Amino acid sequence: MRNLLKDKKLSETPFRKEVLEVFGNYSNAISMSVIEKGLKDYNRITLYRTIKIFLEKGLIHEIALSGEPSNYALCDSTCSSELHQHQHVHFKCTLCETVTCVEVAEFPSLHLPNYQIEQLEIQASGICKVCLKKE
Amino acid sequence: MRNLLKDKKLSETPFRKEVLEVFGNYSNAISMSVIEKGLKDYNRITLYRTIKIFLEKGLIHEIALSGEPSNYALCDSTCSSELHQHQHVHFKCTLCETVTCVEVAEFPSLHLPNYQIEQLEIQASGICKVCLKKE
DNA sequence: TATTTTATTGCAACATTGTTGCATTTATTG
DNA sequence: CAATAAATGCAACAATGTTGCAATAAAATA
Ligand SMILES: [Mn+2]
Ligand SMILES: [Mn+2]
Ligand SMILES: [Zn+2]
Ligand SMILES: [Zn+2]
Repeated sequence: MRNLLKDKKLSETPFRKEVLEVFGNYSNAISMSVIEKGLKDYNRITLYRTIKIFLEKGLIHEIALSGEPSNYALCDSTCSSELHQHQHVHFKCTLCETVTCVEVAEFPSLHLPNYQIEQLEIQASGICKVCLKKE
Repeated sequence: MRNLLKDKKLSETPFRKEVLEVFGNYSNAISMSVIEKGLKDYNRITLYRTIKIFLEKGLIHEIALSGEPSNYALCDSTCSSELHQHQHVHFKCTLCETVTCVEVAEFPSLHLPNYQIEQLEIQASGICKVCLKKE
């Protein structure tokens, strides 16, 4: 297993490791409140600063949602301070409410006349594979 | 010109009209702070409630952005309390920072194995047509 | 149009979320 | 292990969002 903190040149502190563990406990993206519940004990300010620096250094990425708090998920190794490059779709299930990063065979492309597109972000919603099976 | 308030069965108040006027003054999506600057005088709480009910009734839609406040834009007439249905792309310019709703000839489609997609939301970023011309 | 009914507004008070300066503690470097 | 650099926790604050309730304004009714 990769050492995310060392890779991104961040000091290894017990708290940062614990936050990363929380992310590791989920296969989906998680909100701030889920992170908080997953921590034994925490200082609110330190947590904010931790999330902020994880975002900046490309350890995690933010998934902004309309009408509700953002979710966060681990990036893959290609992300850095310079560029978050994701070729995956963010899927929000309308039943179980989970947000998942879904890898996709061929990422859609788009051409807009008169616009120069540098990045595409796709958010899909509907029913996730877990909920589909339950039906 | 359509009467948005009556159409969506909302009381016509001077304040709501003024907020709609602010939206009308822009061809792009705007943030809460831009709305506030566009109003002569306003009560913070009333403004929140106004935005909230405009969202609920489908007069406006929210564009959630990572790391910065949401933007809002007028919906087209097809939107209602039940369903916001947009076949457009949200474009954020990395130069002028504006967020625009861009109509697109053919909206991309996506298939995810094991997922049932009900809605797609696409956010593109890059250089907008205004900034491209200036270069 | 006058009256009744219903909805909106503004105030006060509060809750949540996010930020900053600074001293203390901890991790990293050599 | 000592020196240095970085992270943490506290206090204080700022910004954002919410709720109950009385006053006011809009809509519906007669
Ligand atoms: Mn993702
Ligand atoms: Mn739009
Ligand atoms: Zn689900
Ligand atoms: Zn631009």
